[in-house]
Amino acid sequence: MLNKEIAEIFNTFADVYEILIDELQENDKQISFKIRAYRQAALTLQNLSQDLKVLNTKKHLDALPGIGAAFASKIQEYINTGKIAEFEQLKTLVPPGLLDILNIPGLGPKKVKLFYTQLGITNLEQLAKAVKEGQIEQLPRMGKKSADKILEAINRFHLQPKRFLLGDAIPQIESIIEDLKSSKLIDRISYAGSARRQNVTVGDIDIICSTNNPAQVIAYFKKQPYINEIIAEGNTKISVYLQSKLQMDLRVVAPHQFGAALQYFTGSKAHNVKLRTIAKTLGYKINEYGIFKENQCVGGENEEDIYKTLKMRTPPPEIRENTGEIELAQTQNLPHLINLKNIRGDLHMHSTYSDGKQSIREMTEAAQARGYEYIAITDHSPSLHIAKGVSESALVEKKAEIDKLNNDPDIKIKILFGTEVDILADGTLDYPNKILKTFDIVIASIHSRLSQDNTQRIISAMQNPFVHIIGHPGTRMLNKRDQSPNDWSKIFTVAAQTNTILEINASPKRLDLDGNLVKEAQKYGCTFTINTDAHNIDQLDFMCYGVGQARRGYLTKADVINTYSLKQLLTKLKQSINCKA
DNA sequence: GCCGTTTTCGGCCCGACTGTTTTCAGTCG
Ligand SMILES: Nc1nc2c(ncn2[C@H]2C[C@H](O)[C@@H](COP(=O)(O)OP(=O)(O)OP(=O)(O)O)O2)c(=O)[nH]1
Ligand SMILES: [Mg+2]
Ligand SMILES: [Mg+2]
Ligand SMILES: [Zn+2]
Repeated sequence: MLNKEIAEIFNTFADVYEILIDELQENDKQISFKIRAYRQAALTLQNLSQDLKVLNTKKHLDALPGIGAAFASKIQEYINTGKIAEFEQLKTLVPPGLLDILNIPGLGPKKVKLFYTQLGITNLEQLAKAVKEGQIEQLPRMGKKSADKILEAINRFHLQPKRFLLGDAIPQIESIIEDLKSSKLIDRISYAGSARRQNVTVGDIDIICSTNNPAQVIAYFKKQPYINEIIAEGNTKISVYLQSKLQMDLRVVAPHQFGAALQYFTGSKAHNVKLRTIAKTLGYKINEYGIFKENQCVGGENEEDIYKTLKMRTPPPEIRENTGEIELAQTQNLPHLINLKNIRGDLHMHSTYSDGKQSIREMTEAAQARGYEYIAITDHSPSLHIAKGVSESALVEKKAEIDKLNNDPDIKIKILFGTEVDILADGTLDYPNKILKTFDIVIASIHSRLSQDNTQRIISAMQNPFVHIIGHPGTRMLNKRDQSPNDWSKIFTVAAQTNTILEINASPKRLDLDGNLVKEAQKYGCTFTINTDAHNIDQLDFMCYGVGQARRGYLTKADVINTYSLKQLLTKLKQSINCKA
């Protein structure tokens, strides 16, 4: 978590500088670019999958985007001494509570500073009190409306989570898009923002549409029952809170602008800034309405227009994070990413033999209906009592049932006899090897001691001669529990050496490994499988989220074993075992 | 503070909406 700590410090540097901007010696323009540099560096560190500890040299750090000599030495100072002297100094210049106030939507550095210098307000409680007592509305450029909004924003801030799971947002996005289409006012419509990029969590829902009647579209949208409250409304966009508590932005443009608007609204912000900067050096201007040369629009109906004009290929949305994709697009070196249609089977799911809700036959028929060629039924092992792990004797019965189904003429797909065997505290497995070798496929997963460094347990499991796959390697639960502080470089090294396949667990609560770690693991030569870990038939549809993470990790279908034919898959699994024997 | 078909200083994306203003600062996308 070192990376996150330092990222947080850099963000705080930026916040404090922004509050103090008028007091500083440097001129405003210069300092505001410096602030941007701190934020950019923080973003780089946040998304970095390698631990900074292993990058603790000037050379490595300097190579990171947005990190130069000055930031590198600050990072090293923190790694080596546990703090940054300049930061300790800076922190004393503003009361820490001011930074909490900055987190309230609608309040920025200027307002925070105003409340502090005029009324001595240093934390959220004092701010709420000042609003209620009518002091805030007396301040310059403030009024009753602004003051009341602050109180509402504070209440909302305390009540709801900051980010939502992608898997909770996508179904809502799809139903809203269907509703808007049904209005017959829409030309084209798409989701955008972090959801289109398949971020594991989203801060809000972003939808873009084109129409010849923007006013009618906005009027239609705002009176729909799923809307709770309107935050802002204009001629081209409307921001609302949904009944589900999520915030949503709808952007509306003319049909010939749809592509440019989609490009803008998909982001990421860092990607947009980089792209617009490149455009500028080439004599173009990009905004959400098009790409322009000398004020003449030269494209914008389709997203590709923007990139093509700059002599680039169009990068898939999932990798638009300004982490190298623009350079690949410029040199025509974008990878051909895996997609959902490439998936031929699902290798991790549960049945009523353990904690699944449906029988093996039901799971199989559902998988067959989804067009798969094979599945693996991978129930838990005995030590996981709460998940009703399968005893050794029940395994015989389970095997017989699978054999029978595989001979059933109605079942056209191959069912693999599998297990998700628990990795115990000491790194040994919950079935003895003589049992493990009877399975067609063995996933080993950790389900205990989740907050500790589990590198050694995972490595021990990978070295077991019967383990094919490591399931949900980070064991995180999004918004609930961080992933274990593992040494990923060690894990990926051993995974590549032992031919152990790493799972991208597609459950929207996990998404583990996620795109960032996948991208890193790929550099070590690792192979992957994308599995839903379904506990009922509906959850088989989680596959799309796993594919999203694989795409964020730059994977092609060759990197993912459940894009293989059954024959290729079985060969691959055998290789994985032979390598360790 | 970072960065470079500008190799080392001078740039650093571009626009919408609100509230309070009488011309725009502040915040957010
Ligand atoms: N050019 C430009 N585009 C921006 C800027 N801020 C946001 N955007 C674009 C790119 C974003 O992906 C898109 C939607 O903005 P959001 O604030 O909703 O961000 P995003 O969806 O990426 O992440 P989120 O999960 O909502 O926090 O708008 C900006 O400062 N400049
Ligand atoms: Mg968003
Ligand atoms: Mg948004
Ligand atoms: Zn499972």
